[in-house]
Amino acid sequence: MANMKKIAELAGVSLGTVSHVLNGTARVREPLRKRVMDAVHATGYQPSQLARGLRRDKTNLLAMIIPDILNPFFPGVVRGAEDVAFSNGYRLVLCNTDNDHGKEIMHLNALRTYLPSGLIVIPSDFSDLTAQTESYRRAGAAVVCVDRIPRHWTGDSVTINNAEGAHQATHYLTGLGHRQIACITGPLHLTSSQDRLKGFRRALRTAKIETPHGYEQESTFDRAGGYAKTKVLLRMVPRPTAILACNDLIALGALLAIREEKLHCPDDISLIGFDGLDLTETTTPQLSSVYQSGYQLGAAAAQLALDRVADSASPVRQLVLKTELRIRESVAPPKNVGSTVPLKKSRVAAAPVLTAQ
Amino acid sequence: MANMKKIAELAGVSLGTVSHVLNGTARVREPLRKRVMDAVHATGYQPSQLARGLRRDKTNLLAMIIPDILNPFFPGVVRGAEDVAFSNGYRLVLCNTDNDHGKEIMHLNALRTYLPSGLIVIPSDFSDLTAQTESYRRAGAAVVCVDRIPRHWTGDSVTINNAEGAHQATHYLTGLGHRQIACITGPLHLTSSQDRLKGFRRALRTAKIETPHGYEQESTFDRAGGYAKTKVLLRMVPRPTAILACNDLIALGALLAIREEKLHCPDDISLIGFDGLDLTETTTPQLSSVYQSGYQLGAAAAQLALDRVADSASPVRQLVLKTELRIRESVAPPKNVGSTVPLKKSRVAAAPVLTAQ
DNA sequence: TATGCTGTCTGAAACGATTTAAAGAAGGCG
DNA sequence: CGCCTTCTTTAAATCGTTTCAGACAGCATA
Repeated sequence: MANMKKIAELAGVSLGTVSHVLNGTARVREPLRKRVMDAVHATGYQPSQLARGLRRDKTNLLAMIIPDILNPFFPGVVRGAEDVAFSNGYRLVLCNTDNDHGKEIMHLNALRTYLPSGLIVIPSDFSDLTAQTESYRRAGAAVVCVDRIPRHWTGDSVTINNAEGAHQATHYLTGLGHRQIACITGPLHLTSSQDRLKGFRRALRTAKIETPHGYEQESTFDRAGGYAKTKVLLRMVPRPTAILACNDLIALGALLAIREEKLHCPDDISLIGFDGLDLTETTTPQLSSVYQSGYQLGAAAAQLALDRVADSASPVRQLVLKTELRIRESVAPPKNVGSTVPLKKSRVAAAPVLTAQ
Repeated sequence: MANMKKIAELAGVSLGTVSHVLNGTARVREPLRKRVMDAVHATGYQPSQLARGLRRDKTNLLAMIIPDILNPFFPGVVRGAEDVAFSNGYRLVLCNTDNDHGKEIMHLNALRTYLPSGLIVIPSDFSDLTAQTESYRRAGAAVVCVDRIPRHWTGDSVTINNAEGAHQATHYLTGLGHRQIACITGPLHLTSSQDRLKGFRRALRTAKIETPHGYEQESTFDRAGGYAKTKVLLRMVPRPTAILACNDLIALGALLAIREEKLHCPDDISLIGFDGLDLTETTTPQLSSVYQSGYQLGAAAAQLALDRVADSASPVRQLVLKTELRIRESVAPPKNVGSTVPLKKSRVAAAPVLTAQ
């Protein structure tokens, strides 16, 4: 490949001048500038990002660390980040941790040696991100935490309003007349899971509902967990008339379990998921869900990172995105309830998509 | 961060010696070696990948270019590639093209300046990969083409046996007694689409079935396309009793259209998709599909790339992975057919998962 | 005691850019 | 015309590695 030296020769100028033309770091008179640009175009020259990065102490790479791209929630996040990165001339180095803290550390260590401008992380379980990314901040790289916030994190972050989302969904269920509402949470060491649970509880408190012991089940964020915990719930007395599943995969597992127990959703039991993945539209019945935009999450994170690169002194930003309750076929008023139950009709009236304020 | 110079000072040796210890490029006597390693451990030193890459003319990065990570088939491919890359000390730079040839070229140009060791590409529509990646090969980077092969591609590649997969599925349908079988193909400028169509036709020829004009519909690889083309098919006379959808998203759209027309799958019409995505398990009815492992595709591609890095002279390898017909609820024998129809029983006997030979 | 041979280790030159200090040119003014 | 100022341009240092030619030590051989 052509290098700067060749461009300099071709244009009959010094290396420095070529650099100045390319980066606009100094005034260069038009005739010279043109000669340089001509040489650049003639050769198709592109500066080595490695050499540039080495000299500048930072590259146009953004490192992105996520749990697992196979989890259908994350592709959106990645795509959002990639789009923002790309349109600013950055590229994304993608790493999966499988929620394994050790793997996360390996990635963190290795990636730093590529001198990325920024680091976008969805922390793994038990991640001490503050300590682990210390060296990044020392090296002047922007670090943005996404989706889940580890304890004591004080840097830039983007999350969604988990508590509000869960509250909305639960409130909707109580509004339909449900009094026996169970919740299958994600792993409770994650802030996102905790917050969803908090929102759930708050909505029940408001509706003056006492939750039977065992109506809150902690699960992993996958179908298998949702399936297993739903089996448990369905055996309880009294059986819940509605379940809030803290993500869509859990809801999917719940649907399976419900079907397997020869129960019917939503007639016997209502179900609301969380995330609003595409798959919620193709199940039978279609799953209601608290929608959040993974794409927005990723895009905002990348933007925060780039902003921080541009101005390392600006105040910390902790973005909280809105959720949106999307009611589809998987919810209905409970059967066999007193006169306080909203009629089918009133439910439909109340059903339009709601947005967190 | 600590650099090699500091390590050299700490260990009381020259820069060269440190490098030799780290890379095993020359014999170093034990006491010196130990002093170097001690210094490395004491400081937590890690070599700069940028400096190393600049000097070696190649980094431990693999560039990966795919159409769109939001398409549920691709996360598997990416994850497969990342796993193989990671376990060999490489990282993945991920780029989405949206099947836009211009975007593909931009990525190709930009990525080269990071001197990746390899390039894994799922070519965009109308990609002239051979020409576009010429500079990579000149720079000694391995280029592996995945999933779709552009015309005239002669380098390493990994694909699946598309024709065989489509043939299996179609053959299965004819075996059930279907004579009116339609096919919704992907965009026919893609080799993968063409091959699937070929497999479909071959199976019909074998069964001596004449396809009515219009039974082959070209679509985009998404739900909307599948929906629209199915609407067209369902209005045809005679109406097909089975549809082979050339990917699962198309099949999903088909399912929607079938339901909307108040028809029932599989009683009125059988449906087989292609890819075997997770979502085929959660539809109602569960979708039958020609399964292919995206993960294997990606993993094999990364392995091919790394092998090629290790030995640039070895013969070209064009891997073709097997598909596997996974019959679920969306297929049944046609109604109202003569005595040649296999009984329900015999279908079950024929139903176990088949593997392409 | 030279000489040659191994086997280790070192020093310096790359790699391809950016950046800074200083040189050089151009123009203004007395 | 000479001096000063303001713009342009250049040369050289630098980033952190790898690598290659050569230095050096130790030992065996003649």
